[in-house]
Amino acid sequence: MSYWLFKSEAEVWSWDQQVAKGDVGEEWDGVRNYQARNNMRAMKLGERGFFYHSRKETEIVGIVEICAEAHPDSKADDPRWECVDIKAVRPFTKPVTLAMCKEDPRLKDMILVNNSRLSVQPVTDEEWKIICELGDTDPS
DNA sequence: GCCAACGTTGGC
DNA sequence: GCCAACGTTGGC
Repeated sequence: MSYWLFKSEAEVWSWDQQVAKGDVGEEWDGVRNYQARNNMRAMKLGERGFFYHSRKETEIVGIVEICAEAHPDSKADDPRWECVDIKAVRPFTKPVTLAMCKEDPRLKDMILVNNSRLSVQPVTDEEWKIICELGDTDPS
C-alpha cells in the first residue's frame, strides 16, 4: 500500500470540482512529465493520495483514492502519456499548508518540500501519518 | 509578477 | 552525447 500526492492549481482543477465528480472520479489528465507519469503507473487500485492546491493556496486540502489504474490520457495526442482516475474520499478537517510541512523537521525530506516541480509524487507511510495528524484528519 | 529550479529540445 | 537555449512550474 503506497501513498501519493497530486498537485493541481485550484483555478484549473480544484478539490470542489473533484468532490462534485463523486465516486465516479475523474481522469488525472494533463501530466506531461515522465517522473510524474511513472509514479502514476505504479499506482494500484484503492491506494490513497493527498490532493494539494498549488501556487495560490499551497495546501493539502483532501484525500483521494485511485479508482482506475494507469491508462492512456484521453486528452493527450501522444500515447506515451498515461493517467489514473481518482475520486475524493474526504476533505481535511484543517488544511495542511506547505509552510506547516516546512516547519516540521519530520517532513524535511518530503518531495513536496524539496522539489516544488514534481506534480505527482510518492508519500511515505510516515509522512502520511504526520500530515493527517497535522490536519486533524482520519488517516485511514 | 518575478524568478529559481527543473525538464526538454535540438544543433553540433 | 553534450550542452545551450528555451519553456514551464510553482513558491514567494
